[in-house]
Amino acid sequence: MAETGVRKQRAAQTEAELKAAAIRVFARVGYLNTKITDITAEAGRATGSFYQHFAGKEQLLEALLADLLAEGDAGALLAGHSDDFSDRSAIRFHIEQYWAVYRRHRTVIEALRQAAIVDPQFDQVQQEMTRPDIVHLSRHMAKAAPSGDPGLLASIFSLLVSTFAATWIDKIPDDVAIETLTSFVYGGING
Amino acid sequence: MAETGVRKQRAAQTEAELKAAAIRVFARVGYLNTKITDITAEAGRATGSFYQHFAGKEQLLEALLADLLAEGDAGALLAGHSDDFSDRSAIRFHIEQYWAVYRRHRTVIEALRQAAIVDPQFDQVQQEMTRPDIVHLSRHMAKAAPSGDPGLLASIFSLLVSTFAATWIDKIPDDVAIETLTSFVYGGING
DNA sequence: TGTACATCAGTGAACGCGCGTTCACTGATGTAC
DNA sequence: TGTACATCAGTGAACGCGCGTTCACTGATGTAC
Repeated sequence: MAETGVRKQRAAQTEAELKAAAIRVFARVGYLNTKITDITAEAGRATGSFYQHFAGKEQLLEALLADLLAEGDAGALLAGHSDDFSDRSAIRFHIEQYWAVYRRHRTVIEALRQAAIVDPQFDQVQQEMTRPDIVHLSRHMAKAAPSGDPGLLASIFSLLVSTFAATWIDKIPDDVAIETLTSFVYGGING
Repeated sequence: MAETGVRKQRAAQTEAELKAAAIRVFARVGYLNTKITDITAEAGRATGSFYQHFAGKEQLLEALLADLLAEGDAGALLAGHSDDFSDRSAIRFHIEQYWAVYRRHRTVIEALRQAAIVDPQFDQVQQEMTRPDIVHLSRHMAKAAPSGDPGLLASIFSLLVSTFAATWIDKIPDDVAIETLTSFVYGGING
């Protein structure tokens, strides 16, 4: 056994570089328009190198999603906070959290969204990643607005915040976005 | 010159059949996953027949969009109605209108959405088709909620209604969807 | 009205491009003794 | 510690599949006279 493990290190290094390059290419042309050779070229590697690390573009995306989940801030959404959506600050808190996650991971989130359009498997993955959030939100809704269907209200919240983020991030200041969303959602829930 | 114009008639017929077949295939597998041969097979025509009518899948989609606009009910969105969004029924009216248009044309609308992801030209088209609506909505917003940015509020309205329709149509009754959306948006605007 | 030729919609096999994937090779690292 | 062999990460040209697009051909419709 090697003292240094130079080989594994080098492999891990290029794998990381391929991932980073992929994210840059995704951001530039979108997941669906990205070719394997775009990624290897961006990373300054040979074409064949890619397949030493990933079986294909799908598995690369899965690896990126695993990284995202490993960071654990998707779970942080659920961290300690007021659980009553008749409380304006509880709503704001959720929106801030989502906004931060989206800002950090938007390229991968958008890549997943694109993959889900074309590939039912990724559609499944996307839904499974969103579900806990929806469940969580539903409970808040049930408290705040017992008249409406909590599931639908949670869906509205989730759809609105994510598409608004996708549309407006980097076009308006974060605090304007968050404040606008908070006001709207607060009003929407608490007629 | 022919009395009957059988040729032109026949050509128009197969063109119409190709369009109809395309919409069915789009609905089944999505625009991006649709191959030319899927369309011709669905229409019961030879492969080469397609190119007698369309230069490619993009031009076919353009033709479908032209048909959609020709029906003119996209413009009907702007037809006579109360123009004040502090009026709940004015909001409901707009949502009903959009819902009806979406129900009628969802396959083509969704096809455009998919095309826009991959092709900047269609992204442009999509934006141009949405813009008048946004402008129109902005004016309503300015009346109802002079404090918020009307453009952002219009964007919220549009994003929310369209993604909600895409997600929930055929899963919940129309009146539940429309009522839920109306309440939420009304509350959102008139804090 | 009839005949000869031109034009056109439709056909489907063949072509060829783009791109994902493979594979024989290289040079470096690891292992055995 | 040194030498001989094995293994591995990386390389990039070559391969081959999928699919868009073409094209020579057919049979029917239109036109000319």
